[in-house]
Amino acid sequence: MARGARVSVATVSRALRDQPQVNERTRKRVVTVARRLGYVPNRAARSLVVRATQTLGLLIPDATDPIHGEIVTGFEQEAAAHEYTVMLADGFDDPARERRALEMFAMHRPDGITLLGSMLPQRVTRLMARTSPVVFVNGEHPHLAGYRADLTHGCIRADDIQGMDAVVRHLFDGGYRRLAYVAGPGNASDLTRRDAIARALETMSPSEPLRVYGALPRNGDTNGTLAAEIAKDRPDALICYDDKLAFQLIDQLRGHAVRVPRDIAVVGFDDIPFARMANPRLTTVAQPAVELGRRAAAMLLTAIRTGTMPRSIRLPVQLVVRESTINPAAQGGRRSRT
Amino acid sequence: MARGARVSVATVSRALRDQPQVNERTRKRVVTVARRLGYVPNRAARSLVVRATQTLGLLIPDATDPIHGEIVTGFEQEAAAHEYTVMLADGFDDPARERRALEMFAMHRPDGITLLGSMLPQRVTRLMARTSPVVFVNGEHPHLAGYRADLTHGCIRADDIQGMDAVVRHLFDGGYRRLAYVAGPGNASDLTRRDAIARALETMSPSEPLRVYGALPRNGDTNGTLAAEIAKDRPDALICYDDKLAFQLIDQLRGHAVRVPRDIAVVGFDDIPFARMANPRLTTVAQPAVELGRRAAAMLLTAIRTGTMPRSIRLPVQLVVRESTINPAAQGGRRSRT
DNA sequence: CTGAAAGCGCTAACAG
DNA sequence: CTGTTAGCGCTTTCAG
Repeated sequence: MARGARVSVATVSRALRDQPQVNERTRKRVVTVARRLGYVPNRAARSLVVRATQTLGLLIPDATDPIHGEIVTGFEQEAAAHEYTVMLADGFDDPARERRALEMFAMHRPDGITLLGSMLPQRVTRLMARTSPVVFVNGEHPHLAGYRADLTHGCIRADDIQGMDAVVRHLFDGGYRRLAYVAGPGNASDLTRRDAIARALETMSPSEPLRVYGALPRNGDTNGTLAAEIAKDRPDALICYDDKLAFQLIDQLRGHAVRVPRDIAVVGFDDIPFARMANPRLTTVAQPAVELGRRAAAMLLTAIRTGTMPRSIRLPVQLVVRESTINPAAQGGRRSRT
Repeated sequence: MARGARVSVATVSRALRDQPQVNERTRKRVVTVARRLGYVPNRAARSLVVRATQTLGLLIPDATDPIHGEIVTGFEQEAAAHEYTVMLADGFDDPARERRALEMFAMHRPDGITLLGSMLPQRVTRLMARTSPVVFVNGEHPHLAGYRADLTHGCIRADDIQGMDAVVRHLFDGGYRRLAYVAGPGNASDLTRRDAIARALETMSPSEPLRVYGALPRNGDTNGTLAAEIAKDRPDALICYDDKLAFQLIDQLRGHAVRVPRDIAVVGFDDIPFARMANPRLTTVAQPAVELGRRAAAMLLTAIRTGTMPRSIRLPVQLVVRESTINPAAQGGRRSRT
């Protein structure tokens, strides 16, 4: 009880947490002394008795991706606003590492966990988390393609299908007919996007079947052969799994003297910050990334508070039209060169 | 002692930590039972007695910046490799929020803290961290410009000066003479880079004084007037505070019909992933970002292990020459059009 | 309104 | 090799 102000530890504890039942004068004194001594309460000790750590775990697949950075930002912001600290782990797109990270989390007993773009099956994850509520953001286990297997509670995702509908419509309006999809890593988003495009295409007419290029080696760069193939085939428009892939391709196509958008239109996904400064500026589907993160934390917080996990939600995305799908040589449509 | 294998808690504790002094058979039994029961030790309880949380705090200025993402990656990787969990906080480039984040950290008693690009004065920070060792990565308090005030221990930074020397030399070799610097947010890196360029320029001849444009509104985007000014002045080459700024400028200069590199050369700083896929691909100074993060964690870890903080270090950077400083119209130099 | 005491889950010291 | 005991720093009854 070196906590010096000639009062008991109990009183100190109460005073520092502004409990009403403590005399204003003693409270003042306690606070003063605490500050003078530089006293900082120990959360670990507290957590032991209140059975809550004021901590949220966040598992991300790759800190390097700017879109993940935005999600982290939103998550951290919401957590911090409610006095929660976030524990971060990087799974490096590797299920084994994700598992290990969850195990480390488990020892620290976070009050909630969110998995971003995880490849792990959701039910397994929930079991591993034992007691902590879990929220999944853009779950990427392949079985989740088409959203069909997303749990009814505790899942948040951007509406890929809606996004792709908008993309296909936009391209059709621009006169593009022979569309191609450049596949990503074969995860849920990738499959969902591909299928959404194909389906949207079927509803349009005249329609040509979707050509699919891919698949991207896991987290690796495309090798040049893909660009070469595309340069030869010359579809009208390329819809890429994400912005990063789109930029890689545009860059490589430059090497084949294929110009965007003059020779071929390109669409990305995510709307990373560079999309609007690139040359050409990239048409893409904007995910509400920060919001995704914020909502994840918020969902966890209400699960903690109320004891029940809120229902899953799907956040709308937005098509952002920029230069990469607007052929300057053709007013109102690619084919209208007459 | 519901920890069920008819042994005492002490034995369980020892068995689970592979202490030698425990019988192999009982250890096996304990492990089996533990797994069957899904028992996971509580780190908070442990930390209370061993006075160590197995946790490292990381404060970053902005999770959105890809370069910070890489540093986070390195840091997390090194920490995880040593069974440490990282607590992440985002300061949003705001000293007040950084302070609050440090206070939150303090309650969780991380075994070490690193501050990335923080604007806080180092000594103040060390005081706030009380007991935890602190490592600064690329400290950005303006007084740190020119590295002069970096503490002798516990600081890591990329060698901005060396980088700018290389940039100036490269530009001179390419025939560029009228150089300009586009300033950043007025932090230590910004001032250091600006001064390094000016100084390097003085050693070259024939030299013209460095023109400085700026200053970037804190964390905001450049407004168009800057690009207009540059378009009018037409320096030979633009050295930008960082890649992001460089891309913004290139984009805006496009609006003024100023082409890079034909009309003006542009250099960035950081070598974000996008730099090598942009059009034009950007000449820039590559920071060893992942390594910076790894070293920060490593430094913390040895400080924890040995009880003394290692000496400060400066990591070399590397000039990466790409299209944005190579004028295709002029072999070997901008002015050699004869 | 305040203090004394018990106990959160674990480890360390000390016996056996 | 294993059990008993005390105690890490806090919160929470329960008495005063």
